[in-house]
Amino acid sequence: MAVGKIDRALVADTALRLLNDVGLDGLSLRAIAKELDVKAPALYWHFKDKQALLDEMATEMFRRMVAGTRIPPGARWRERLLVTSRGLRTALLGYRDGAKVFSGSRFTETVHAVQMEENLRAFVDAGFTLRQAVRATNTAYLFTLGFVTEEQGVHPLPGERREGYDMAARAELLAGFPLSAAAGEVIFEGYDEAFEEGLALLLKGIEAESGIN
Amino acid sequence: MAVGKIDRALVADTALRLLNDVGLDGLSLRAIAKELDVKAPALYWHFKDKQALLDEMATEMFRRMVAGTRIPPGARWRERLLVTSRGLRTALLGYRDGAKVFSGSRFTETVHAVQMEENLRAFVDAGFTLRQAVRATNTAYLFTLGFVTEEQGVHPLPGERREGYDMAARAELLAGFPLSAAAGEVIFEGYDEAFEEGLALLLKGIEAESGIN
DNA sequence: CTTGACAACTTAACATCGTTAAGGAGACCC
DNA sequence: GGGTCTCCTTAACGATGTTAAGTTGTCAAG
Repeated sequence: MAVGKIDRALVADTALRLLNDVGLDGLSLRAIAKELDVKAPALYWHFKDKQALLDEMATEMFRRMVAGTRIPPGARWRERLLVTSRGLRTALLGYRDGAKVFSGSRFTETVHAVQMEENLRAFVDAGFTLRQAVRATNTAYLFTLGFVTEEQGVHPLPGERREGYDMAARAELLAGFPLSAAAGEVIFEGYDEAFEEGLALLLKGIEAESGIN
Repeated sequence: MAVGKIDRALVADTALRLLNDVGLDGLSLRAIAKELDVKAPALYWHFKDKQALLDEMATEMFRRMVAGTRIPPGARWRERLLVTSRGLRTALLGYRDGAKVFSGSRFTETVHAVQMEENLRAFVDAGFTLRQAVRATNTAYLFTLGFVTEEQGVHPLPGERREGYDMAARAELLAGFPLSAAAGEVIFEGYDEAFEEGLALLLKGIEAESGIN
C-alpha cells in the first residue's frame, strides 16, 4: 500500500491501524508486511524482534494519548489525575486489545516522563510528599490499566460486544447468589460510570488520607 | 510422568505446574502433553481448544486462592476487602505470568460467586447500597489485577528480576525529570508496600464517600 | 567511470505452534 | 462374538516468528 520510505514510525503506525481490524492474535508480521508492500523478514531490519515492534506501538499509543489529552492550564493535582486517567483509558480503548498491547510492552523512549513529571509536580506543589505523589498516581494508573483490560474483554472495540456472555444465562447460573446476580447489571453495563466512580473513590481516598484538597 | 487417569483437573494442575518453569510463552500443548505422558491431540478430548484449558487453569487458580484465603469469622467489609485483595495478589504471584493467564481467561464454573456474594453481603450489611458495594469491590479487584500484571512484568516470580531494567541507566535517561527519576525507587522497590498503600487509599475513599466505617 | 561499501530488501528455509482427520486399543454390554 | 463408546495415537495441515544467504539500489572514493 504505502510505497514511500519505511521506518520504525511508519511500521508502528501501520501495525496500529491493522490492529483494529485483526486484533492482537491476528497481528502477524506477515500481515503487517503485506500492508507495507514488503515481505515479513524486511521488518527485522527495523526491529530486532516482534516484541520490539510491539514496544514501539505502545510508545506511539502513549505519544498520541499525550497529544490528545488537553490539560487545562493551571490544573491542580485532582483535575490532572482525572484528566490523564481518562485520557489513558480513552487512548487504550482506541485500539482493539489496546490494554493488552500496552501493558505487555515497555516504552522505547522517555516520552512518558514528561506527563509523569508534570503530574508528580502538581502533587508535590500541592503539599504531597514525593512518596505520596507516586503512590497516588501509580494507583490510578494501575487501576486504569486493569479496568480497560477487563473492559476490552467484553467490548473489544467501543460498540462491539464479545460473544459468549449472555446476561440471562449468567443470571441463571448465579441463582443462589442474589447479590452477585444483581451485580451483573452494575458491572457489565455502564463502563463509563464504573470508571468514573472508581476514580472518584480513589480521589476521595487521596484527599482523605493526606488532608489536602 | 503421571500415568493415572487423565481428566480436566489433572491437565489443569499439570499445566499450572509447568507454567512456573516455562512461562506463558513456553506453555505449549505439546509440552503439557509430554508432562502427562500423552500426545498433544489427546488434550482435545478434554478441552475444545487451548483457551478452554487456560480458562480451567484460571478457575483452578481462583479455587486455590479461595481455599488459601483465611477470612476471620465475623470480618466486616473493610477487613474482607483487604484480605481478599491480598489473597488474590498472593495467588496470582504464585504462578509465572499468573496475572496474564488469569485476566485473559473466563471462569468455567461459578466458584467465584461464593466469595463475591460474601463480600457484597458484608458491604450491604454494613449499610452500602448494592451499587456502592459493587463499585467498591470491583475497583479493588481491577486495581489488584493491574498491579500484579505490572509487578510480574518486573518480577516474573517472587525473587526473580527480569533483565533489561537497570536502575542506574533509568536514572540517566530521566535526567531532566528529577521527580520521575526519584520515583523509580518508590515504584520498583517495595511492591508489597505499594500494594498496601494503594489498597489503603481505596479503603479511605470508600469510607469517606459513604460515611460508613 | 569504475569499484566498493552500505542500506534495505527478497527468497528460501527451519522449527514450532494450534488444530483437524482418521484410525486403533481397550472396556463394556447385549 | 459383534458392536459401541471412551480415550488415545499417528499423520498431517497451514500459520507463525525467526535466521541465513543472496540481491538490488544508492552513493562516495579512487
